[in-house]
Amino acid sequence: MADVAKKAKVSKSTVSQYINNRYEYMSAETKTRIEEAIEELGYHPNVIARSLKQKKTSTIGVIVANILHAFSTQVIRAVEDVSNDSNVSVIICNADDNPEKEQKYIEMLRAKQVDGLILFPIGSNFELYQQLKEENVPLVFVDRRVEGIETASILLENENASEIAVDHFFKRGYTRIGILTTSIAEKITPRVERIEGYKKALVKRGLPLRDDYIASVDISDMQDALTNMFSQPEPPQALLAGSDLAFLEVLHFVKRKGMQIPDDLAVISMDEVSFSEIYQPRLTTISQPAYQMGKHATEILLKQIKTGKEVNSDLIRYPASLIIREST
Amino acid sequence: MADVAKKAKVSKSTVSQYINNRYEYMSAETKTRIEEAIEELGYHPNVIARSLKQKKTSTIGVIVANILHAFSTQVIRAVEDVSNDSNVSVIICNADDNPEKEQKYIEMLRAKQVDGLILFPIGSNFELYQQLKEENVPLVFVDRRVEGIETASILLENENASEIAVDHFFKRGYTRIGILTTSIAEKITPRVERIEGYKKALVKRGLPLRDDYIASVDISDMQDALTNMFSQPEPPQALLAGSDLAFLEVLHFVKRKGMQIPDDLAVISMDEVSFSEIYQPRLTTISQPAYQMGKHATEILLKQIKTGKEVNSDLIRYPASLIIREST
DNA sequence: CTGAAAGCGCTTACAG
DNA sequence: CTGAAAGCGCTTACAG
Repeated sequence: MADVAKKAKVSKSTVSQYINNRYEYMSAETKTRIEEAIEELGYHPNVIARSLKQKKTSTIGVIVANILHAFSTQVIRAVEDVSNDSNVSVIICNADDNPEKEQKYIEMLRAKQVDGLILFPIGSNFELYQQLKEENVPLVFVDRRVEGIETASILLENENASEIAVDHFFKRGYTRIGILTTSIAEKITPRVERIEGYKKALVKRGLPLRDDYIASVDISDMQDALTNMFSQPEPPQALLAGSDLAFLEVLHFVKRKGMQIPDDLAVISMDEVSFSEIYQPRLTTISQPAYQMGKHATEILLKQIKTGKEVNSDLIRYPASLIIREST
Repeated sequence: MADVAKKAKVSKSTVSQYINNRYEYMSAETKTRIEEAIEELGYHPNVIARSLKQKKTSTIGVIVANILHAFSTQVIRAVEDVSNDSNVSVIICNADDNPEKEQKYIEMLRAKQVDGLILFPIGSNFELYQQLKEENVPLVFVDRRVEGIETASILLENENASEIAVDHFFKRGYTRIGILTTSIAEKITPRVERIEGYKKALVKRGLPLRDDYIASVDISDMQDALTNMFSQPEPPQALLAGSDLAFLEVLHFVKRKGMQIPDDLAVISMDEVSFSEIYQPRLTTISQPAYQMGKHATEILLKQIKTGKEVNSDLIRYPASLIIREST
């Protein structure tokens, strides 16, 4: 910058004005001189230096709980799209369902002075989340919320999503309905709520609640859990998979056992999957507006950053929608 | 930092030494005093300021051509994993197959002073790539290479991958073999090479080369292209899909037409897909060591950054492997 | 073993 | 309309 200033025979201040498009008080002549100097020198401003002075980096961080879920990927795409429209860049981190990783990333991102954070909270770093709020770090939660942390949170209408699925099964005449989710040991919001919604829907329909129709285990234990569930005298006739990953396990199981969908077992996937239209039979799914949710989260965050104050600490829920195909 | 120094009754220099774990010349007492001061003040170092001084950011950028490909996602995961092990963070950008976006991202990343770049080059920004090399920006290409730019490039053995597929089809008795890829108008390396390999393999096997068995079009035109290809009197008996996205289109087409795999059409996907084991029939695929490739790319880049010199400007090729299932 | 001082590359009142 | 100066929060020789 000093070189440009010298070459254009102006001060650094003036070059700075030029860089930042504040031409109001600049003669046309100096403007072109600076322009030329920049061109000749191949000068590119150093935004790091600017960040230091301005105390903002035009960068936000997003930490997803587990990038293997299609939901995460779609949210990430939305975050990137709307961020780029505002010329802010995004650093993406994958906490891998690991609280220590989450903590490390939060600290790293803060050290990098990101302007704000989008988090799929693992849930175990309560003090850390609290500290973030205390220090007024712009923050929005996605997919999960944390009891006791008041911050904008964007979630699916999980209970209703399960209810839609159960209702659909019920309408088709299935009464023995099961559900499979990943482990709820950590009280991960969507899993807990989806099971809750499933239970409520059964009760509402006057169907019995059977513990042996509910499995919440790690992916690696799902084949065993399904084997157990289906070796009962009266196994489920219909099964709701709580996520795309769980659904893949269900399809694996069905394949292994040579079961026919929907005759031997009707299935619904919570989360759209790439192959829902090409599978035989075509797969009924509960679709989440993941892109929308990511977009909304980013808009809230950016507004929060801009205005410097909490925009909305409410819980925002997005509705799920049933896409009826042939697996039910 | 100044506050910490004051509180601990030392100078900023000493605090800085402490932060950077240079305890050699530090009395145990000052050390604990600083420790306490940091604790009480809740101090976190500002890495932006450090970056400015040190002229390195411990951040690398990766720009994928199109994040929708499973290959991109896997490479990204690898880049993140090995970067994190070295405490460098990564900024991910999706060029969306758009040269202007690619250019914008390259400039943004450079303005942010990233220490190095991993690129899936779109190919149209030749001068920009050249400039990167001239200015000694650590750079590695993945998936694609650019004629005339000498930089470490990690690619699949694309020609061989096609040959493996064609050979497998041939061994199974198919002689009318087609290939479907996304558009090669831009001379994207893997697509061009995969078609090239396909052609060579046919010739090697003494099979005729038929233009009407080759389609390279945008995803949105694939259904039409397939309709054309299969409305010939002698349509292909076997089809190689050049990517996961193209493969999904093939399966859609097959489904629409009520064709049976492999009886009406044998298929192989270049790229593993999540549903290859659960589809009926199970799907034969050509698997790419995407994670390995991403890992290797990152290792080269980090070494280049560390040593400050080109580690290896060779073209590195990774072998593909055929996973035989039931679709052929 | 520790501190004073310069400097990284910018921006921003302020003076003129 | 433009420039001199201070300062953002660090690191790094260097002196003592």
